[in-house]
Amino acid sequence: MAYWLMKSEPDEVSIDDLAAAGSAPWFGVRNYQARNFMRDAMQVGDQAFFYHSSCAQPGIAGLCTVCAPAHADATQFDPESPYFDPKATAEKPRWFCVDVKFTKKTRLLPIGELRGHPELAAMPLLQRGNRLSITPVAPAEWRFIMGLLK
DNA sequence: GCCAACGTTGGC
DNA sequence: GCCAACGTTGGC
Repeated sequence: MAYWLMKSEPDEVSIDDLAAAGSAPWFGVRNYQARNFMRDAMQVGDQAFFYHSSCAQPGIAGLCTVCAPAHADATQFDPESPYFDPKATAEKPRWFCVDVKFTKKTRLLPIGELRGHPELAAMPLLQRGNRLSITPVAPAEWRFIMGLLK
């Protein structure tokens, strides 16, 4: 069982949207490193922080759980989608996503507060210039953040 | 809206 | 396969 942090723009999919849907594919990832995490490393039962990015209050907004292993991201085949990829085919999909299910909503834990704790200084999220939308979370970091959310 | 940082593209 | 140019991310 592993831990992750997954970024979503709440204008597109917020923690409330996931709560309403129950579960959803993590579509739209178009970065190879993040794709590889989903395709090669994430397993059903893994837990993740649901992070709101590119918004007024960036931070951890809730928890979710991986509920389906990686499969082809349907949006890559849809010419109407902003995530359409003309180089992807059904035989050779380029982009994959897991499904996640809603676990719980938490208080909004702002990135600024995360930065204030030396225990979390190694998190990829907090590194300068970080842009990866899916990153692993060390068990000790997970426990520490869960403590902050109590 | 700014801008630093980074990934991708494409000419050579 | 190098690398400059370009596009995107994302906090501020």
